[in-house]
Amino acid sequence: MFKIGEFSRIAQTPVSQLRYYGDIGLFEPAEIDPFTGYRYYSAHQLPLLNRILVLKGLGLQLEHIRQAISDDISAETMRDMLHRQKKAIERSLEDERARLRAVEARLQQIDDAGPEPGPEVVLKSVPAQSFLGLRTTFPLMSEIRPIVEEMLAVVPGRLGPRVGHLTAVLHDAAFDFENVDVEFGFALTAGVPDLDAMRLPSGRILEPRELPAAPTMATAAQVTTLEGKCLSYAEIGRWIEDHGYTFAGAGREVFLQPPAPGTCDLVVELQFPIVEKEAAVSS
Amino acid sequence: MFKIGEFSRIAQTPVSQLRYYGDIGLFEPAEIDPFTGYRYYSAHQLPLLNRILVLKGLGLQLEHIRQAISDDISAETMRDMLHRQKKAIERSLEDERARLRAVEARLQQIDDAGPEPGPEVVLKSVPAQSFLGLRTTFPLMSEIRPIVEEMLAVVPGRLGPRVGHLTAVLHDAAFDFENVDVEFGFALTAGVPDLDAMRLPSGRILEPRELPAAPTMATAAQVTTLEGKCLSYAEIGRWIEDHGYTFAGAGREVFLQPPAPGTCDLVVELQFPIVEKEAAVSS
DNA sequence: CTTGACTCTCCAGCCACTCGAGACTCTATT
DNA sequence: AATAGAGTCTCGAGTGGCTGGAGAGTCAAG
Repeated sequence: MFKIGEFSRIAQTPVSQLRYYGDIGLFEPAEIDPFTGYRYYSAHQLPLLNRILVLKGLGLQLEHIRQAISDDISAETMRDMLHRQKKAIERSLEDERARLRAVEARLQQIDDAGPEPGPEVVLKSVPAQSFLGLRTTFPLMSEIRPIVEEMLAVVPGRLGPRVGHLTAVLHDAAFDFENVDVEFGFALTAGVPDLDAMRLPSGRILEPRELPAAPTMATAAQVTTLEGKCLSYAEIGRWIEDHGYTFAGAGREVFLQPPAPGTCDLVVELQFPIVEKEAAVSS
Repeated sequence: MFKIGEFSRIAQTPVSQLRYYGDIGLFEPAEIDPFTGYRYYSAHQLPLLNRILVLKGLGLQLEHIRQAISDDISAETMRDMLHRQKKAIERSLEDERARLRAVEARLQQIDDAGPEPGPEVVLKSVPAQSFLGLRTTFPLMSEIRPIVEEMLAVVPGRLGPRVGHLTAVLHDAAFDFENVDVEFGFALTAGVPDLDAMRLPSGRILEPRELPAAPTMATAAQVTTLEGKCLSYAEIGRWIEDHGYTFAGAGREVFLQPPAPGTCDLVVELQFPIVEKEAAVSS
C-alpha cells in the first residue's frame, strides 16, 4: 500500500488529481484509514488508473470514462464512444485550422496595411423578412437622398411599431456610381397586416415583398456618411475572397442609425449573402 | 438606442453575453437607465462589438481583447499578441492531431483484437536514481526466482527506509528465454550513504551504481505472475512502433508489488526508454 | 387596465482541476 | 522521548466564459 504521495510519484499524476478522482468516485483509494483519513492505494490499482489516464488522453470526459471503465461495457458501446470522439476531434481540428488561417490573415494584414483597422467582417444569418420597398435605377447617387428622406419622414409614422430598419437592396452586382439599381425600403418586424401598397407624397409607391432568408451573410458595420462607405465594399470583397466564399445574391445596406435631416451621422451595416466556393481543397 | 434584446438580434450575440461583457467592463452599454437599470446600446457601438467578436473568434482571451481594443495599442503589440496566439494554436493543433491519431489507433485496435483490453501504455519520465544491484546472465529463467527471493529477504531489512522498488534492468535487447542478461536490485530513494557493496548470504555481491535518467519512457503496468509477463512485451513493442518511437536503452521491470514467498500475486511496471524516431513525416 | 413580452439582479452550475489556509499525522534523527 | 520537517487531511474559493433559472420589475399594444 502506498500513501498518496508515493502513488502519485509512481503514476506521475498530481496528488490533487488523485484526491479529486476519489471525490467524484472515478478512482478511489483501495483503503482509507478511518482514524486519520489517509488514503492508501495499492499497486494493483495502477493498471486501472493508467486506463483512465489514457482515456483522458483521448479527450474523453471523466463522466464518459466512468462509463467506459465500468465492467459491463461492450466493445460496441466503446466503439460508438470513440467514434463520436473521433468526429468531435475532427470538428475541433477543422475549427482550429480555420482559426489559424484567420490569425495568419490578420498578421498579414497588419504587415501589409499598418494598424489602420477598418471595419470588421463578421458572419451572420438573417431570416426571411417582409419588406416594403421601392426599386429604382438611379442615374446618379445624389438623387437617392431626397427619396430616402421622404420615406423616412412618412413611413415610420404610418406603420407604427412594426417598422424595422431602413434597408437598401443592391441589385447591381457590379457596383459603380451611375445607374445604380437599388431598392430602398423598410423591413417589417411583426407579421404584416393587410398592406397592399403605400403611396408616398411624391406619388411613388412602395410595394411589399418577401426578402429571402440568407443563411450566411458577410457583414460589416461602420459609422460613416451617406456617400463615404465605398471603402468597405473593397474590404468586404477582399474578405470574401480570402476566406473562400463567393457572392450569392443581392447585397444589402441596413441603416441601423438612419440619416437624420440635420446630421450626417449614420451607421450602416453592409450585408452580402455568400456561399462557400467549392474548390478542390486538399484536406 | 436599442434595448438589449434588439441589439442582441442585430449583433447576433446572446443577451447573456452582452450582459456579461458589461459586467466585466469589456463592452458596456452606451447608457443605463438610472431608474430601471435597463441597458441601452447605440448603433455606433456595433463596430466595436464586432471587433471584439472577431478577436474572440481568433481565440484570444477576453482579458487580452480588452488590451487589444484599448485605444493606445501599437501595431507592434498587436502583432506580438497575434504571434503568440498563432504559436498557441499551432501547438494545440499538434495536440489535437496526436489525439486523433490515438483515437483512430484505438478504434483500429478494437476492430482488430476484440475488446480484450490488455495493459495500457503510458509515457513517463524517470530521473536518475541510485541503484544497488547484481548483474548476471541467467541460463534459464527459473534460476531467477531464488536469487530474487534472497534479495527480498535480506536487503530491505538492511537498508531500512531508503530502499525503493525491486527493479530488473534488462540488458538484453533481444528478449528470449535463455541466457538472459539481467540486473536485479533496488532503487535507492534517499541519498545513498557510504555504501560500497553488499554481500548476500549466498556470497553474491550487490554493487551500487547510478541508473541513468530516462526523459521518455513507455511504461505498462500489469498484475501478473513472475513468468507470465511476456505478452506485454509484444504489446508495448507494438505501441512504440505505432507511435513513431524507437527503443533507446535498457528496459526495466519495476516490481511495485514484489513477489511474496507465499503468493504469486505481483504487480510489475515495464519501462522502456524511447526516443522519437526521426522520420520524414509530412506535416 | 390587462396581458404578454422584455428586462433587471443575483445566484448556481459547468469542467477538471489547482491553490491555499489551518489543522493533523507520520517518520527520521537527536 | 522530543522535535523538526515532510506529508496529509478537509474545506472553500478560484479558474474562463459564459448559460440558465428564480423572482421581481418594466414596457407597450390593444
